[in-house]
Amino acid sequence: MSKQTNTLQRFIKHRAKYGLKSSDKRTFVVDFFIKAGRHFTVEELYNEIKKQKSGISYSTVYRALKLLKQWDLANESMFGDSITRYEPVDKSEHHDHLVCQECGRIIEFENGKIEKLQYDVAQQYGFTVSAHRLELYGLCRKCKKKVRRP
Amino acid sequence: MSKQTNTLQRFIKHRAKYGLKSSDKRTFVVDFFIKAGRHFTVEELYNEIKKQKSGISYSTVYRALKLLKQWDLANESMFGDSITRYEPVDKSEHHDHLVCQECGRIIEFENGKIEKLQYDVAQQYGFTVSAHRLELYGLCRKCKKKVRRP
DNA sequence: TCAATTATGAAAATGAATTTCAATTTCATC
DNA sequence: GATGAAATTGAAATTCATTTTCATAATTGA
Repeated sequence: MSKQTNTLQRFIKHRAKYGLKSSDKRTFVVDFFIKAGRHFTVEELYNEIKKQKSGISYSTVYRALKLLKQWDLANESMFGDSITRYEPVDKSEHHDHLVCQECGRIIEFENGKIEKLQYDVAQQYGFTVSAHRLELYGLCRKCKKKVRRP
Repeated sequence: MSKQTNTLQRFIKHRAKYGLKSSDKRTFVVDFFIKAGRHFTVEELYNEIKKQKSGISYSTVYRALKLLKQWDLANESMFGDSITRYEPVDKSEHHDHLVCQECGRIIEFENGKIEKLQYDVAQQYGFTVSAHRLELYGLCRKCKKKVRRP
């Protein structure tokens, strides 16, 4: 079973648990988001979906993401532009981000050594870490080339 | 010369360079902020200042911070609650944050090993890093105790 | 089918950040 | 010290993303 399928099934389980109903529209949004498996702002997701299916409102997209977030099936992140981005959890079990300040591309990575050091630092300060955020901002390979030869 | 004094003098230099005028109110805000040497939201700074001096509006505080930011004399950060916080740069030449999710306390740290690893990761992806953000969220020592014995 | 409850869309409300604008203050020049 | 151009200020208005409201539609269990 793919991670996507698993996430989708967890969504369905949660929906049942809380006595929510199944609607075509919400199902489409959740499905699309999970299958896309990448970052979206609410607006981006809304626009992408609009291309494929008409009659789904911003509210519906917004509320679907909110549910996903509530149920830990989507993660929220903000990359300094005060717009919230969401990504399905199956894609984000643990990773940090490289953010290109030129084209907006987001690359995900994870690094065990960094994590270990983070844990060590927290301990030094008597801190118990339950989450972290690491983002590296700069230029991706492509944009670096562009900037060099304008 | 203390770091604070240096920052203040740089503010005055910038102010002259751009032909801005010196006002008691803005001076008070900038002075207070730099001397405090810690994180503030605009509202927090506004409230703190109100205690010491009346007749300074939110706008004035906001605009003072904006200038400081423009001139790289203050850094902006957002710790996941979608409220922007500012800190004087002299306090932030390079550090990351431990954020207590219980009491909101913010502890600063820096760790050269983590930085080096960040640089390595970026290189792997052909990325040139110009800035980064690392935040560890969790419970500080005090709050951990409280949570244990409620 | 009926009744109860959730889902939906459009519009309104919210909240932080930012801008507007008339009134005030600063400061270089007279 | 007076003048005037330019910056500063405060209060209110605006912006923009996010969130809620409410009337209507769709879903589901009995």
